[in-house]
Amino acid sequence: MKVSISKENHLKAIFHLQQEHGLVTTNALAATLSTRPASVTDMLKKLKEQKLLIYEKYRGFKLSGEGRKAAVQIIRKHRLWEYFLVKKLQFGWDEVHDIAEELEHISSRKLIDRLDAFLGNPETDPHGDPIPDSQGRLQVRRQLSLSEMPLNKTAQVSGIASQTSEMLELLQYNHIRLGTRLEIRKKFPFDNSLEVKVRNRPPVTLSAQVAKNVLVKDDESLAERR
Amino acid sequence: MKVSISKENHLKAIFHLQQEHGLVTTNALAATLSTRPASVTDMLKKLKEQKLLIYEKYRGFKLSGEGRKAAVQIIRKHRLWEYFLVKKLQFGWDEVHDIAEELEHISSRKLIDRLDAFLGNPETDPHGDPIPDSQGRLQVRRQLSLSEMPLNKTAQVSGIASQTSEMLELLQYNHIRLGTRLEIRKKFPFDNSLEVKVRNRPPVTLSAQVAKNVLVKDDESLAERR
DNA sequence: TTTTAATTTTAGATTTGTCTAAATTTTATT
DNA sequence: AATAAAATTTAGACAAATCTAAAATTAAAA
Repeated sequence: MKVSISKENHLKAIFHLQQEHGLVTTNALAATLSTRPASVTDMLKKLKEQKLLIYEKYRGFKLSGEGRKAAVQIIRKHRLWEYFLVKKLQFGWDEVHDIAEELEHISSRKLIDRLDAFLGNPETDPHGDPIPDSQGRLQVRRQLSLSEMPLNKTAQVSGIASQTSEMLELLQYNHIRLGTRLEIRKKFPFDNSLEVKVRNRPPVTLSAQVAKNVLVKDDESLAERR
Repeated sequence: MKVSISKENHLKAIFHLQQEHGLVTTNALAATLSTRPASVTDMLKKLKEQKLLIYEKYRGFKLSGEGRKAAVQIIRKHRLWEYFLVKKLQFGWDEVHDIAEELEHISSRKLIDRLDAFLGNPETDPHGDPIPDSQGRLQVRRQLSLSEMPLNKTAQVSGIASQTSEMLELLQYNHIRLGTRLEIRKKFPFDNSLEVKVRNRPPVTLSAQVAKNVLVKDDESLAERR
């Protein structure tokens, strides 16, 4: 039996939700996939049949080893294509997600390994997310969200957790991108918004919602890397 | 209504058959798509509904202006991706067809125009077929098949009509590739096979079936081009 | 611990693309 | 021109992926 595009999308979404929340629910999955819980259930049964998922009805589910492997391969493809689009075709980092969403379903293994080599085996995609290697090994990144950062410490943007293009556009507008170094100047407990300062620019205010999705490495952990 | 991958494949196949034979039949289309005549009929009705096809049942069909435009765009994508695979990812010209068959269905217009620029707006793909430009203009090529060539004249391989990988492998084996200059030494009327000579190699015999599918430009028409 | 609420699953329908077998239309042959 | 053959289309079925509405199960609240 084949792994269709829809199945691949389900596997990938389950993987991401597992990373974020540990356990995944039918409803959450339906929400991220913009589909209905009933449809998710249907798909879960198919994935179980293919041994990509460990699933008992009403009790919950998680990826099997096989399923995880498949999901990581899709993520590898997605991130390599994003890198290609930004670095070779001059796309902005905020416009590549949807295209990569299509490209990630091209099946040739050889293609993706050649692409990887062509790009010089990059370690992270343009949003700062680590790219799994050809064996499926995936770096975990030690980073925290901007909202967890202490005051008056500089940090460097190393990733964006949620990648809606609306959100990426907002960041673009405020000159915040991957690698941008910034400092938290003020926190407003009322709405958890915060004021950040980027070098050579007037300070800007970010909502809690945005701050939660901007991932940074503080300068110590960066230093330690080299 | 959307143009699905299957519809795109039908449009493309109709276009190619139209080029080759002028008119297209339900059976021929079914054969090239490895599907059944009944399935083709079903699809023809859908394409007609979308005004991509001019079709009256039992009487025949051909692409509409819109349909032609759509088909050419798919061919543009296919050939640009083939070029990318060969020139940037070091694939052999005989192994890119199937991958391009998948890539040609990626929808982003911007992607393909950027890719075109990145590749330096190439004029032909690795098999020598012309690449339509971003306006959908498609060069027609003045070339004849090897079997139509006169004896003792040199010519240069400018295209391969049928691109099964079996056929491409055979050519590869005989050191015949795009741009190869060769000369017809003998024709055997018995089976229409012929013996050709490539520089610095012993002569080889090609079946009529192969010769028919190797397209060449004779050296005059090549000269005339510059 | 009942009762209520939320979550998840089933049952049955729909759409798209495909199939086989039978019917229809066109083309070729005698 | 009548009949046989070939090509094409219809009718009806099926698999995949989705949906809505209703039923089943689990979790939460009174």
